[in-house]
Amino acid sequence: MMRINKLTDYGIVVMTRIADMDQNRVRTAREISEDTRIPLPTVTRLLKTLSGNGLLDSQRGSQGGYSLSRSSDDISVADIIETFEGPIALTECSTNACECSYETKCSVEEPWQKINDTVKNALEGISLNQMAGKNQNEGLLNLSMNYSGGM
Amino acid sequence: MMRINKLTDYGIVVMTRIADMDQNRVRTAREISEDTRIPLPTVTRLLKTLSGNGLLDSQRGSQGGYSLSRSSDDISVADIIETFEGPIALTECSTNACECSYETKCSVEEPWQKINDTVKNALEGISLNQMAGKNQNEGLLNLSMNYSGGM
DNA sequence: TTAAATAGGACTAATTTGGTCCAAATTGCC
DNA sequence: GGCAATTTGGACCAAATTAGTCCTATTTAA
Repeated sequence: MMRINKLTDYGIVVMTRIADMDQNRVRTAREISEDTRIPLPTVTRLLKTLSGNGLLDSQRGSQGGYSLSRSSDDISVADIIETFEGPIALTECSTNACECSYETKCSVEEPWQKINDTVKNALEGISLNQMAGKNQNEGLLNLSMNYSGGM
Repeated sequence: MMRINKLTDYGIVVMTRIADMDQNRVRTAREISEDTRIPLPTVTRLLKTLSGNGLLDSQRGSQGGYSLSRSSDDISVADIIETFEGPIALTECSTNACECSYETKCSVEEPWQKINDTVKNALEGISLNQMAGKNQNEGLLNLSMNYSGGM
């Protein structure tokens, strides 16, 4: 149903969770697993991917953990999706590597690129901060959540 | 990679092809298969789905075939996608049937619905006619998708 | 030195998707 | 009436993708 992958969805949940937490300490995979109820092995994999792609900073060893690599204002939903799924491309035609074999398919290539840009812009326009529900600024996403900051 | 399904992609190709053809006669699955080079069994399945969902009219029997059920101006890319993939919903949270099991997941539910609406609007704003390349050019896909609340 | 973390990658199970095929129903035409 | 050309509906299997788990190595603080 034109869904993003489940792991991507989890990834957004995890990032949102980290953004909501106290920024002055790192968080371990275990903590995040317990918070989100996502199984630990899965969470560790998510975190590895996120840090490998530069969205999270990691610190190894005892007292180590993960933290946002930059402000939650500067991380978009598109950033997270692309971390898990690669460049946003609804069809192969949307990518540079389009190898249309059907004449008629090629005729729809340009519209697809426009469509794709539109979707991409939409996703780039939403920051992690907005997802997390802090600073519900500029009436962008009017979240009526009873989120008590630290939890 | 957040792709629409291949069959959906084909479906758009097929619809585009039908829109491009002479509207005064119906087209058989065989013709469309030959035009698009998509294998006949697959094309028949696509056409069945499209007519079953009301995007194509069908006529059985000898001299039968398929034709657009309404003007190509009145058929959107979203219509076609939804025919194959159901309601546009990037995550389960975007649907009514959201059964979030994770507390934190629920916190991102509303943003997701906004995101989803944005994507949906983008796809609804593009008609089959535009895809088909008739009346091409001129501000064709001029979607200003500044996601800034309201909607 | 040890315990607590992340890093990297291999592996399997589960699910979804793509593609094909068959039998039935409908329709036009001779 | 019978035949040929179509769509209709559904079942089926193979292929591809995704989800989830596990093992081992590396790093680091105390």
